[in-house]
Amino acid sequence: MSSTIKVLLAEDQSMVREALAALLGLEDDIEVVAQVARGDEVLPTAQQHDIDVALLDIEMPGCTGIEAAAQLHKALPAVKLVVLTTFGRPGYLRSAMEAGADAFLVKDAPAAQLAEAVRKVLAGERVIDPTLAAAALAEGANPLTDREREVLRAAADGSTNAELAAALHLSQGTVRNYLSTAIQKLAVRNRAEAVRIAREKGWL
Amino acid sequence: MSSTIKVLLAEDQSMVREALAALLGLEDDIEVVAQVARGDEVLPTAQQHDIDVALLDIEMPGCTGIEAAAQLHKALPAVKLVVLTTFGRPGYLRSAMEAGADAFLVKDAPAAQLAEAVRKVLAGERVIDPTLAAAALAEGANPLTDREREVLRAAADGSTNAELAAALHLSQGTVRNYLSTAIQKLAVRNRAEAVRIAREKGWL
DNA sequence: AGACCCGCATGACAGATGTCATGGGCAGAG
DNA sequence: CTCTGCCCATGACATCTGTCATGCGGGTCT
Repeated sequence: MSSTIKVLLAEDQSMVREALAALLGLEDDIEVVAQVARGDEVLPTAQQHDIDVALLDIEMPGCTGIEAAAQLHKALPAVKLVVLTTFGRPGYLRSAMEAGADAFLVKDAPAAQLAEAVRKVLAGERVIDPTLAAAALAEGANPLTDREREVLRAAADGSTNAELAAALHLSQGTVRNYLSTAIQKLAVRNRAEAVRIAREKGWL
Repeated sequence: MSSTIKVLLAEDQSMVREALAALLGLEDDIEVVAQVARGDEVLPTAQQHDIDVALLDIEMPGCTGIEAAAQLHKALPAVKLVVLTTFGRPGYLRSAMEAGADAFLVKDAPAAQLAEAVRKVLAGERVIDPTLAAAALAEGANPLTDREREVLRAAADGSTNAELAAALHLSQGTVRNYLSTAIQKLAVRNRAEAVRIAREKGWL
């Protein structure tokens, strides 16, 4: 708490990452002491930098920002976690909170909220968009089982049942059964819609 | 060329937009004189600001940065156009060039290239990632006809043939024929894959 | 132990989807 | 003017997909 707040910034797109660093650099009390472009570099980098706050994008190669948040929360519980994302998907918010995040920001919020969120989490506050929180609560938890999610995720690229069966070591009939139950749970008509809806909700 | 380069910045996500503005603000010779969050605000805003360069994100509500580029190119041909995008899709590059863009940057390029590109286009140079340019040339032009693209785009959300036929005022058989030819042109097995491939190439 | 949910499977059926042959109308290129 | 390509349509066919009934084994909760 002495002089400046030390921040680790994780975001895969260099231009965005460095731009966010420039933005935070304008604040006198905040200093970006490390930057990474991959989810799986977050924990190792955090361990050798003595940081106060980690700013994590969700969509990253290696592992997602949410998984990185969970790792940090376990290994370095003192570090505050701010999750940043392009998509305001309620399921993401829920997962982020379960992973121990202290703040959840969407990238189309005003830039001023970023520095503000960093200061607030360090003061022990939680920062969550109330509209998104309401949406997350309203739609309930992910209704899909692990297998259903797995099959749906594999089906997302347009694979045929036979390919899915081979890839997942299941019978074709089983693949169709899982997809069928997923389709019913999501109240849609076919796998393509199921994929779309599951994505929108952050359940995929 | 006098004192500073005047830039219009178009990008829908506030946080990213303001961060990019902060980044450009660090350069002594560049000044962001206007910011917009929608494609259809680009031209009107540009007309009342006397700008040198427009920095356009592709994915925006209202209209795409490529459409905005085409409008600017026609109405204010002196303004240099830098197109910025998350996705390095060859088809995007091709469309951007056809719309009169002077530079094409992907967001995972180093941040330093942004200011550099702004200066270069003003000096009359073109800035294009050579790898991407090669890819764009290698894969040729979009093989899909207008109708095929239209049907494929409409099918992307998981709509059924009947819904597509109704929405596009076509018969179901015609919808299936278009999808079938699109599927063959893209050398894939079903509409879902066709959608994915067309998206990846920037042909959708 | 019994009830219950999940994972996995099969078989049968209806409906959706992809392919193919075919043909008419219309525009632009040679 | 003919040729070609695109747009639109139909009908028939094979295959893929989604639904449903049913069953088995394993785990968990009471």
